[in-house]
Amino acid sequence: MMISEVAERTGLSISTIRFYEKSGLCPFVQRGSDGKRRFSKTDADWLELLASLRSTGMPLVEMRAFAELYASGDGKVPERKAVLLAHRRRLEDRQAELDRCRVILDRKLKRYDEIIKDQA
Amino acid sequence: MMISEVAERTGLSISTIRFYEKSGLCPFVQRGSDGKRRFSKTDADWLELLASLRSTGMPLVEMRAFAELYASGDGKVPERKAVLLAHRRRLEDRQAELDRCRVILDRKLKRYDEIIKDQA
DNA sequence: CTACCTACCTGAAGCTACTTTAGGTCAAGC
DNA sequence: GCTTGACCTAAAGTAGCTTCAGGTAGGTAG
Repeated sequence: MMISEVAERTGLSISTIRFYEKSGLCPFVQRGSDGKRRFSKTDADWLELLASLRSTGMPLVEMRAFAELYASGDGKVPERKAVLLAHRRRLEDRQAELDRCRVILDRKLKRYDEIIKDQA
Repeated sequence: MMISEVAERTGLSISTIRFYEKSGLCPFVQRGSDGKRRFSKTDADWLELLASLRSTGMPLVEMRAFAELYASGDGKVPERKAVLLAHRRRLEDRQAELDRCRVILDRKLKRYDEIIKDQA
């Protein structure tokens, strides 16, 4: 699979994928004899997982630690589990923030509507 | 109100509040004769709203546009409403992303548990 | 009275996570 | 053979902060 296809499937930009490779988040991607990256299905799935973690707030440094655990195989599965559990707690926090913001927005919007009505 | 109190109430850091002022997100904050910032209740509320918008993904450039509308008074309430409505749509997107990630995490975690069980 | 502590101030440099730009390779199509 | 398009690299630029270095003003302990 070429880089543009992976970009499409993961939602990451091509530059971001290259940047991730350089940052050690997917150092295992092979190259063809033409020097271009060839992504396996597994590579693409891994990047899809990274994209999901990233877009919900995992910092790169944590993703890199996770990538290193991933690279050292199934022996590190308990550690990998811990990373994902920690991230799930982060999801809860983000969820709460979204909810709080929604309440604030709805209150504000209601007040705006009253002002608009009064102006009319 | 001094800056540290506003920081505590909004969850923004002191540096971020200063940075926001410099960026034109709250250019109306008064100074005492000692040169220090004095925040009114209104200022603090405004910053709390900004904090909420920011933490849920509104970019600074959009917040600045919103601040300018805010500064020009109730005439701009319809435009302000539009900004908040657009942001509420963004909340939906973020929500969906969180949900998607949660599904992926739970699936992964289940698989990890199986691997751990098999290893034991 | 002076020495120190704390809370504020500024401007500038540093950091994270990308994005954009400039310049280059190579195969395919006209 | 010349252009177009997809890839490549290294380097510079950007967003949104944070940290640092250096400075002022008030309060208090010796």
